[in-house]
Amino acid sequence: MADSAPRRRSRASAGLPPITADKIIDAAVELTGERGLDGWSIRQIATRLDVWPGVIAHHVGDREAVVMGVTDRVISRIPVPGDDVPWRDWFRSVMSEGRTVLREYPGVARRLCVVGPNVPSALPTIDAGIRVLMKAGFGEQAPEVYRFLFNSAFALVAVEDDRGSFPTARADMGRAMAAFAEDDSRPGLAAAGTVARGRGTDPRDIAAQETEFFHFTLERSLDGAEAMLTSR
Amino acid sequence: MADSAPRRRSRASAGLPPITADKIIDAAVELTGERGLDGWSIRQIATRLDVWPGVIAHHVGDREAVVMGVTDRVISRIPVPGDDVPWRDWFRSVMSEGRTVLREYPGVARRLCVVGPNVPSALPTIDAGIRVLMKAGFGEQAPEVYRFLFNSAFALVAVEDDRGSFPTARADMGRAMAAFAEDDSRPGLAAAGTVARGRGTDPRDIAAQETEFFHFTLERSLDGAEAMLTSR
DNA sequence: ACCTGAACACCGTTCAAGT
DNA sequence: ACCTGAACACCGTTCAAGT
Repeated sequence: MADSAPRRRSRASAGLPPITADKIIDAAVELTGERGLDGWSIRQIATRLDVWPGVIAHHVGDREAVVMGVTDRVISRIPVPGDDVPWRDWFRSVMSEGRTVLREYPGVARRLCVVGPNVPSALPTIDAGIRVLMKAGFGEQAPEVYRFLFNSAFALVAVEDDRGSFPTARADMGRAMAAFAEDDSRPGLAAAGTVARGRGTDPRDIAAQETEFFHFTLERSLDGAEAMLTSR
Repeated sequence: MADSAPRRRSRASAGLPPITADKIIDAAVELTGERGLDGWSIRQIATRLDVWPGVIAHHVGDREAVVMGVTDRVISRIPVPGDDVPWRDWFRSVMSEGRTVLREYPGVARRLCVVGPNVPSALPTIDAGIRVLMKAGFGEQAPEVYRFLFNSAFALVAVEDDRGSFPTARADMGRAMAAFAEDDSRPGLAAAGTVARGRGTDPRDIAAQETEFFHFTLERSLDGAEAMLTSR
């Protein structure tokens, strides 16, 4: 098995460089890209680095610490737009690009939503986003509005990630809804069924539908925030 | 240990009634209320029912099947408002009451967001919600708007649940933000810090802040949907 | 049909002992 | 300081054997 224990007698005696916390996180980020944040074990990281499982605890800490290291590294890859653009464009940009990065590392979006500003690499984005909202006239509500917009977008990415780990879920949902198209006794479900029926079901179609719904969510959330400005 | 194997020789020979799928889901729902959907094991359910672990697979299926059974039961406890109320009130009601139920069973909100209409007991709510939106004038966009509102509310509950299983996360976040209140070089974080500083940090305060943010999110999402009506 | 009892292939974490 | 190697207390799932 590829996930079994290493064979070598000693790293030092074999002339190998010592393992570092950084190299452990590197391997964990790689595995997260392949299988998602819940798709690997401490033992698999150890096998990939050709060391015994206890070594990970020694250099990084428990599984939680490794996960936080991965999260911080992935978040740092999300580009922060310049703060000279209109606020709606700023959020559209950071969230679309953020989604692209996060979807490459399934499970990280969820973590980001949960721990938020506890991830050091998220701080520059939070600072810039709140500044942009203050400049747009949200005043002291800027932090709350930031959190709302941020959560709307990335909690949805977290759901998309989760759905990806139920291989059948996406297709099942579409098929289940489409079956209601002729249900006259339940007009709400019938309407949803009619919409579902008109849509493709192969993976490319589903990916396009997900992207479209993400942007729909984004625009509705921005509209919801904007209503705070116009109703003053 | 309370989670160890049963001792009795045979249920039948001891005059005990046979285990049913329903009783297994009962026990799983109970454990979910105590520890959350990720807080119990198949073996713990077996111990609580005083049977061997293989019995769960025999009557219900694998862990996934048990989780879906729990999800369906919990969702069925969310009351569906009458469809004679204005659409905003309808959603306010179902989402506030839904949150109350879901927070009693941590982890179920996440499942609901992921599998959606695949949970049979969610269908009456979906039907009624889309009908309410059609009556309000959303036309063929009603299913998409329903999904948006639904996701906004319950994906946030899922994040609240997750945060609950990081005992330190909530307090850490507040403290981390408050520390930025004097950071003149980062005015965005400073603004968030000032807000955080003015807030209580004991569990009751934090729960109240979470409820407040939930309602903020709800109203902003409803505003975002309403903008589709007024801009026609 | 229902359940027992064990086996299998995994987990994360800990820690004494070696180098 | 760093790593080995093993042990511990768990998992979910499977399945032959009993009743």
